[in-house]
Formats: sequence, structure tokens, C-alpha cells
Amino acid sequence: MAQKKKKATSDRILNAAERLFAQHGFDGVTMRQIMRAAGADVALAYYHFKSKRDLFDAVMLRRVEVVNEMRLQALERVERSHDKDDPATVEEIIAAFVHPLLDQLARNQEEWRHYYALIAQINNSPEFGGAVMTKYFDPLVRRFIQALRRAMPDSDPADIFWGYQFLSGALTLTFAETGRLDNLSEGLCRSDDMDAANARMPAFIAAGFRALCMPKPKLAQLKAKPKKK
Amino acid sequence: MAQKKKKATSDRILNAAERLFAQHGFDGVTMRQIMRAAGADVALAYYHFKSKRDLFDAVMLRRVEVVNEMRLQALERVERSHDKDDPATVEEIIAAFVHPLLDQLARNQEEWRHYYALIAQINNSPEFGGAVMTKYFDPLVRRFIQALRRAMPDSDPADIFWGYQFLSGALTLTFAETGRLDNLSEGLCRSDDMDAANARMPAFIAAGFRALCMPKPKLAQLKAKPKKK
DNA sequence: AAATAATTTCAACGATCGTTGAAATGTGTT
DNA sequence: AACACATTTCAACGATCGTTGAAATTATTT
Repeated sequence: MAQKKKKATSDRILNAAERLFAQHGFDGVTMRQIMRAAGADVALAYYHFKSKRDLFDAVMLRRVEVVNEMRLQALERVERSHDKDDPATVEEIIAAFVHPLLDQLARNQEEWRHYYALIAQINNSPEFGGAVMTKYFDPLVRRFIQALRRAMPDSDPADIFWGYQFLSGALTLTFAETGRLDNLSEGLCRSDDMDAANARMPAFIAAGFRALCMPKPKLAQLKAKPKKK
Repeated sequence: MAQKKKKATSDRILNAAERLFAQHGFDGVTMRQIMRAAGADVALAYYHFKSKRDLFDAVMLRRVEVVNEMRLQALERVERSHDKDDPATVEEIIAAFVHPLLDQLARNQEEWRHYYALIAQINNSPEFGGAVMTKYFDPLVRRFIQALRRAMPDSDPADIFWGYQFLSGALTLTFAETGRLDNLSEGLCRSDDMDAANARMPAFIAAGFRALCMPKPKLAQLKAKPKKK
């Protein structure tokens, strides 16, 4: 019973912290605001987690393994349905990278929403972006980049890394749900319409990768006279 | 002389604020840190600007007109070199949108760097993203979207707006210069290599737009039987 | 039931926050 | 020279920050 109670309280703290960190950033929120939202005394935050920074890390850690596992399985599912003679397409790989996230957002309205918005802020923060994203996501991202390299065998590795940079930016801005798309399109599009993002992103990004890594002159060249490689 | 002196001080404040806001976010910086970096008394910040928030707005405003004017001229230059029978290509339009910014970054090492990093954070912030970006950039962005619509006449407007969302995310993450690309590529790519970004982004984004707005079945259809337009 | 451990409450610490009024200094005009 | 005005310095305001020790309460084990 103690276990269950503890779980309940520390989860309420994590939920409140997640939401407020996502909305206002790490420094834009106070411990007292978080604990007021969690309905508990301020000191409890320091009992369950030991500092503001550690609470932040706990917020990040709680969901990162779940989402990375989902994406890894999506990638493996794609890879199992292909072999060396029939490699996976770029679209399929990108879809495995983004669908699990956007699907979850489209279905599960409030649960994960704030977490992804937090990721969006972190990814674009000079303070946290490099270190935090690298720490939590690089192993998985490297696997996707390997897959992309297999799908575009004669590509320059640097092109793939830059393509991933563009993909990462496009994906996280979509997570941010800032409402800007609503303003810009005067209501035609909604920032929180993840089905719309889901339907468009793989096609957009895959075409970008192909244009970058397999430009037409190179493609024609490869078809015409197979070079050394 | 008073004018010049005033300019000098308030510019030093703006520079310090710009750099620190970009590095740590609005709430991650104190007035005292800013004024220490500017080498002036704290109270001077409230004399020249009247609050922290107003200082932030002044930081945003100082450069936004310059960069928007540059991009507008780049777009008009592209449009002047085309006419109705020979419309501008998507690549040219995207290049006019991103080149002025990245060019400036590639040339002018420190001057504009922090400003763009700040934009990257703002764009992905639920708190500021919607309102601030809309306020400063929407008029220009609407012009670019008009141009894109002319370049892809039979496209669904929603596709163009979403394409712009992806473009915006890719561009601003590149501004953020978080160093993540360096970690991920183990030194092969550098986050601050704006020439590399410059060379790749228009091709990537333009291909994305085309795949989204003019998918192949539609393209084939257009070529086969020229419709009303 | 007694004892031990886990959780929660309460009150407070020093430090620092954004902001301000008033005095001091500098600058340009008569 | 005296003046008005812009700029800068200095010291401080109340509020709030992250954090903590110790007491009070609740749950678990003996």
C-alpha cells in the first residue's frame, strides 16, 4: 500500500512538472507552482526527487524509454518485411520514426502532449539541446540513420546527418503546438491536428532525403555507368 | 554626442540581453546578469527600456525589420526574373526564404548568431511561439506562401501551410546550433556550418513541398490532360 | 501493541528576484 | 555663468526563489 501511495504522489508531481515545464520552460516555473498544481507540500518535491534539476531529469526519463521502444519496434517491423535485395524505402523508415509519436498524440489527447511539447523546447535550446537530446535519443537515432544509409546506399553520410537535422526540426516544431499554424492559415490548419501532420510528414521528409542524398544527376549517372562502388 | 552615447549604452544592453536570452531563455536570465555583461548599472536597463519584458521585445524588434526586408527583396528579385508563363520554381522561392539568413550567419560570425538562436527558442515555445512569431513574421511569410501557391497552382492550401510548418521547424533548429549534430555525426558535421546548411536546405525542402503538393499521380494526370489552367 | 520505517506537514533559512526613487553626474543651450 | 535636460549611480523595497531540518503523521514490520 505504501508503494501504491508513493507512486500516486510522485506521479502527480511528475505530471504537474511535465505540464508546467512544457508550458513555461525550466526556469519559467517555480517549485511552489509545480507543487500547488500537484496538490502537495513543497517539501515533498525534495523528498521524492532531490532537486529541481533532478525532477526535470525524472520527467524526461519517465517516458523516453517507452517512446524509444515503440519506435525501435516500428523500425524492426519494417526491416523484417524486407531483405537485402528488396531494401526498405525511405518513406517506410521515416514513417517508423514519426508515426509512433504522432499516432500516440492523435489518440491519447492529454497524456503525452505536454511531454512532446517539452521535447520541442529542449531540442531547440542551446543550453539543453545538445546534451539532453544526445543522451536520451542518439542510440535510437543512429539505428534509423543506419537504415537510411541502407536505403540510399551511395549517399554522402553528411547529407544524411543534415537530412536528419531537418527532420528533427520539422518534427519537434510540430510537437510544440504553438498555434502559429492556426494564425497563419486563418483557421484552415490546426497545430494540434496530428492526423494532418501524420499524413504529410513522411512524404515530405522522404522526398527531401531523396533529393538531398540521391540528386537526379547522380541518379542518372549511377544508372548510366555504374562506378567503382 | 548625447545621441551617440545613448545609442552606445542601449546597444550594449541589447547585445548582452540578446546573447543571454538566446543562451538561457527569457526566464533563465536575470536583469543583473544582463547588466553585468553589458557593463552598466542595473537601473539603467529600466531607464532605457522600462521592464524586462520590454527589453525582450526591443531585442526582437531591433533586427526583425532588417532580416524581413532582406528576404522580401530576395523574393522580389526572384519574381522579377520570371513572369506568368515562366513561374518561379519552388527551389528559388525557398532559397530566397532561407539564403539571406544563412548567408548572413555564414559571413557575420557573431553579430546575428545569438539573435537567430533566440528565434529558434521562441518558435518552439508554447508561451511565445504562437503570438511572437505571428506578430513579427506572418506578413512576410504570407507573401512567400502566395509565391509558393503560384509555383504549385493546383495544390491544396493546407498542404502548403503544413509544408511551411516543416520548413520553419527545419530552419529554426538549424539556427539553434545546439551542437547535437556534432555529437550525432561524431564530428563529421558541425551545427554551426551554415554553408553546409545553406547548400542542402533549399533542395531538401523544395523536394518535400513538391512531393506533398504535387504528388506523382497528380503530376502525371496534369501532364496527360492539361486541365482548365 | 510496540517499534521501525516511510511519508507528509510546517516554518523558516539566506539569496536573489524585478523594480524604483532620489541623488549625483554629465551634456548641450542660452 | 546659469540653466534645463539626459544619463548614470547608489541603496533599497517587498516578493519570491530553491532548499532544508525537525516535528507530526501514517504505514509496515515485529
